[in-house]
Amino acid sequence: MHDIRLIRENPTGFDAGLTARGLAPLSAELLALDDARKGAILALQTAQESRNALSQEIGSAKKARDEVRAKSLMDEVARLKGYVPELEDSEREASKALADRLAEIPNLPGPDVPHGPDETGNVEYRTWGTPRTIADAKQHFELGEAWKGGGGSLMDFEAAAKLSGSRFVVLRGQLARMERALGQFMIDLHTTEHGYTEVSPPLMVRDDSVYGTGQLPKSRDDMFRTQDHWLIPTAEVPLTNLVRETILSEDELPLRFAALTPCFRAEAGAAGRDTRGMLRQHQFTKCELVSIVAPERSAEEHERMLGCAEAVMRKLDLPYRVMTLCTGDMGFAATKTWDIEVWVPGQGTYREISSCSVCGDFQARRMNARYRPKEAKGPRFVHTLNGSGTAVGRALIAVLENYQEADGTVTVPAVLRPYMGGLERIGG
RNA sequence: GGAGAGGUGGCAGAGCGGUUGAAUGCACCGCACUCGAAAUGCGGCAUGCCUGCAAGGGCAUCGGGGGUUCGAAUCCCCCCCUCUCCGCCA
Repeated sequence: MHDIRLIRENPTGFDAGLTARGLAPLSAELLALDDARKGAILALQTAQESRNALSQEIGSAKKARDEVRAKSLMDEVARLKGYVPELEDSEREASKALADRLAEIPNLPGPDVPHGPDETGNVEYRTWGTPRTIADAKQHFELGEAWKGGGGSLMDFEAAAKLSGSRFVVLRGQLARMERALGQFMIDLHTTEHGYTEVSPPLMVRDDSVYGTGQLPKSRDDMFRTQDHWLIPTAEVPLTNLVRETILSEDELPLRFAALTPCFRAEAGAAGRDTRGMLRQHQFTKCELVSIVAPERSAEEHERMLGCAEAVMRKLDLPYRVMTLCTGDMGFAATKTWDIEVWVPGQGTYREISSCSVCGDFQARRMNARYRPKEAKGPRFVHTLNGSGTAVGRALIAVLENYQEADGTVTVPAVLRPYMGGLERIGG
């Protein structure tokens, strides 16, 4: 959510930010809405002021037993009140019009974000590791579907389709275990070595929460809905909303939360994309990181968070590159985003496995999440950051494809073996 | 799901429908006393918005939303949440 006062102070800067995102300038429209709102407020408050004053006089008149005067005052107020409801309505409408419009405008890109129309404009930030040369590299589903056990393939899309339709998968046996091992490994790493507090949050949340992080109102169609809850599209939602409507003290910051949860996405706009395999699913597991920090610390926290996510890749010894997302490819709430893309030999390309974003005070405004600075007059908005550390389903893909052997088996990465009872190889 | 109790400022906790944005206590911040501290005394201390160059003025907010009334923290309705008991149940 943007601060209309900042837009008023610097409308051209605001419009420039929107343009960078590929959007039309909006400051003129927003300021007009704000003017209308202010006018409505002024009219309403003026009427309320006289109403209140008269009402008070009625009180003293009654106290003085001056019924005649009280009666005449009451008549006067009655006349005045005739048009107060209209003024209330127009104030409400004017305020809502502005708020609704603001609610669907994305965050502005930070100053150091490269400009570009879409993912082709992303800029490599750094790379790590060297992609292995694997002759006739297979894709993860070719490997997984070939392995049998427990009444079907260890990676079974047919069974999943029977149960739930497309974009679901059933994992069996060693693959199910490896998925669990990956998740355990990640959450343990972040909580024991990176200072994150493990959180087990609700997976179903209310409108307010999903509005707070910015999925509502624009991305309704990307989420699944139960009777009166949303299934979380990412644990960013519950973790970040933990501080909604709160005023933290400065020495509570930074707050760092990590959660290993399923995520649910409708993938409404992705029909036909990545339909093969388990790259893009309606349900997947992800280890999410969220930081709540003081504004002046958010840039360094962003670097730190990226490093925490990278540590997962390094310990798994998976080659990756970090991309700085350009203005046209960033998510709604982000002011700057780094994606980690892992090398996927079966496809011979890099695929996103993590996304680390700073949101500035954009989400904090929506959530009304503040802190009280030590040397301060009033509370200020916190800054929020979120990052995947990392997507477990995609990590499984990466492990399978990077660790595949010529005989169709897969070596278990050393860091996962303790989580898999010492198992060194699967699929054999 | 059923019955009951309740949601007031950072916390605790008052509040006959009339000048209550809200007593009181604690916490916090100034000042005084003190060599210093404690104790004590005095003063200050909610948020958002509108308006104004400013000083200031105004509006709203006592879980949220409606309503009654000239006037609502106080009365009525709906919703949310918490607690207790019952039922059901991992």
